[in-house]
Amino acid sequence: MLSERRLQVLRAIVQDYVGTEEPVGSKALTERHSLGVSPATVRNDMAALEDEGYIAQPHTSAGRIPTDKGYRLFVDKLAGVKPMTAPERRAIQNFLEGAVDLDDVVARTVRLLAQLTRQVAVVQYPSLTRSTVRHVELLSLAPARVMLVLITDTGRVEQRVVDCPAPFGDASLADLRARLNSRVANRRFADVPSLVEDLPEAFEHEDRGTVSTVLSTLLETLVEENEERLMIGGTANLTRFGHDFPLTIRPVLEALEEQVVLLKLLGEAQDPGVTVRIGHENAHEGLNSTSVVSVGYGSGGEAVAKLGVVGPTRMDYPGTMGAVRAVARYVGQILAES
Amino acid sequence: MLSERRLQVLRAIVQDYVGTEEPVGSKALTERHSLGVSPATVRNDMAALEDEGYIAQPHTSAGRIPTDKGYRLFVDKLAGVKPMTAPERRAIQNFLEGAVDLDDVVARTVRLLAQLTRQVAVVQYPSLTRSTVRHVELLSLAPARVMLVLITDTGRVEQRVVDCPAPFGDASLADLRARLNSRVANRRFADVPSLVEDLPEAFEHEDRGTVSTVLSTLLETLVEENEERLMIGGTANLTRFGHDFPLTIRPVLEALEEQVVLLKLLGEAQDPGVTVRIGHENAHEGLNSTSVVSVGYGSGGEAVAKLGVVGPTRMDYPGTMGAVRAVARYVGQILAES
DNA sequence: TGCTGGCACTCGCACGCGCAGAGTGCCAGG
DNA sequence: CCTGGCACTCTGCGCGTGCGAGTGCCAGCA
Repeated sequence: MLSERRLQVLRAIVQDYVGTEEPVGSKALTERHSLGVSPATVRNDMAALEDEGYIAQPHTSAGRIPTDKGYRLFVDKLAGVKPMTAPERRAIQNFLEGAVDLDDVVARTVRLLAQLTRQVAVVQYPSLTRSTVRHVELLSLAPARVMLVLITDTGRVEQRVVDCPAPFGDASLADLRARLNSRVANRRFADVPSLVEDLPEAFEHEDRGTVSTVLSTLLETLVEENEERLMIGGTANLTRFGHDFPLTIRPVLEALEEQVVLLKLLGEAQDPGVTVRIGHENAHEGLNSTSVVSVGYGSGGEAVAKLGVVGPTRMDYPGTMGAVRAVARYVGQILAES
Repeated sequence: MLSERRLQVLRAIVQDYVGTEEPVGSKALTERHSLGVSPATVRNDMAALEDEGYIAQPHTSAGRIPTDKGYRLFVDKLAGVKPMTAPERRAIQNFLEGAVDLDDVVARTVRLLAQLTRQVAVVQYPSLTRSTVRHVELLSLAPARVMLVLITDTGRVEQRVVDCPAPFGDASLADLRARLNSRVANRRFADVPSLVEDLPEAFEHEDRGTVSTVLSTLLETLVEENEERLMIGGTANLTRFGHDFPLTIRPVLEALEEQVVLLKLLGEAQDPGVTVRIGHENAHEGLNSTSVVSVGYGSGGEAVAKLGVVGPTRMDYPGTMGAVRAVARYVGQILAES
């Protein structure tokens, strides 16, 4: 177990390194933080911290920088979440309230997060999984071609074209539309399959094939679209990394293009609060020198999607966590209102 | 006017510089291209080309590199468009055919373009302007709340919630839906306003306000959504630039985040064929050291949107133009089929 | 036992130097 | 109008040096 002072030293190292981007030495530490002890003592503490793996030196006889493990301890024990100031909160709210539709909400959220944190922002579209169906619409495009439109309570719209095995009359279509909606409107996605199971039986024999086809397309849409979409922004902030970074930025950009990777990244965070994954804690190799700060957000009490930022492990964790948390909260409010 | 040989020299310089990324000297030129003259002669030609502003030297006594003006001449007069090979064409077609909906088509197109050209790809969603209406759907969400869903022939779906001035019965709604569709289905957007102008008159007095509101929302949607959306990808390819480029990549990433800038960029290209904007020809300052290769694509004979790539001025123009043209062609086909 | 000051040591980094190589411009001759 | 030759000009690179920041260790002190 580390003594109280050593934890203080670690905290000071993290703070200074985040501020200056340079390895921090014992002398500079005692000057900038009133630890009440001499550099020599700090050196001993540093040696101990290094033995434990919390800090490391890039080269012999250079200052120390925190390791992933050091940041982890810092985040878990030494730092809180820095709340947004009142003006910041107001600005967030104002900016988000201007949104006209779901796409716009997500787009604005991304820009906001990127600006607040000066890092790369990632926002997942509200998931269908926990949503409810607001309405299902069926349109006849051709005698044997139907368009299925699904509208969710989060304002998302999905459409699919269905090729029917047999021509399908307008009357049957209206009938199906009515029956379908009376059963699934305001129901959760998860409940839909069992609710429509016996629907084909209500129809004439010749229409049953089509009804089944439409239904299975609907179910597919419900499931398939859990391949969530997401939006990213603020990639220009990557250039604020060190100057070393053509090597660093490359794999990050590549990772950001892989939606699957990002979704997994966000998905891993299961905590109710803000989750932080530091450096090598990220499974994806290209993100080994970045940290991901993410949190769930939702229109009601429940989280329906995640959002977060990706930045260098050397980031302002308290500030970033505060910004992420605040944005998530207000996005949730906006979604609930609409 | 430049002699034939001087044009050859310019072409050789562009080709070599694109290949090696290094300033090219007179000796290397004569070795790699059989121009049939000595280095000394080439030097004279180079001096002339430099006087005319087609090439420049980064420092005294270094090789020459093409200027924007040089690339312009190269693109206009010296190089054709390199067609894709048959296997490449097949690969493009196969890859695009897997798409399930419009979003997917656009997403795949972006990835394809980025991979083929190894540059940043930008694809505009099919525009509403030149599209036709496939169907307008009206859904009653509440007595005085209607959802308007617009489906276009390019597969795009837009929805808006309309707050009505007065409650609106289901019968009236069905009536409006039927009348609306019989008038505007398969009509071009531009024609819609005049086609629905007198529609309120067909309704009872108490419903006219609502009908007008719905109609004006519809017209708004048609216009508003000309703020096109677009998708970009392949930003990781930016790291293939020189090593100099933390300075270069930054403004480019910033520009790419500004959808407005990109839309203007694509919009400027009016030619029926492939358009190339080189370096300073781009109005946006951050893109002064990049070239944009773009082309229109469409589901029918007409272009409904643009796509293109953004890369360093030092790019393989013939190859890039070929890839862009081919992709546009096949995307058009896919859109026409669906 | 733990803190402190002192001291020798280790590196990384910036600087200055010189050299080689590539490329140029110019000139005189074919 | 082309060619070979020649003197000149840069850039980039490798090398040695000195400086400074920072460390580890040790002996002394509370």
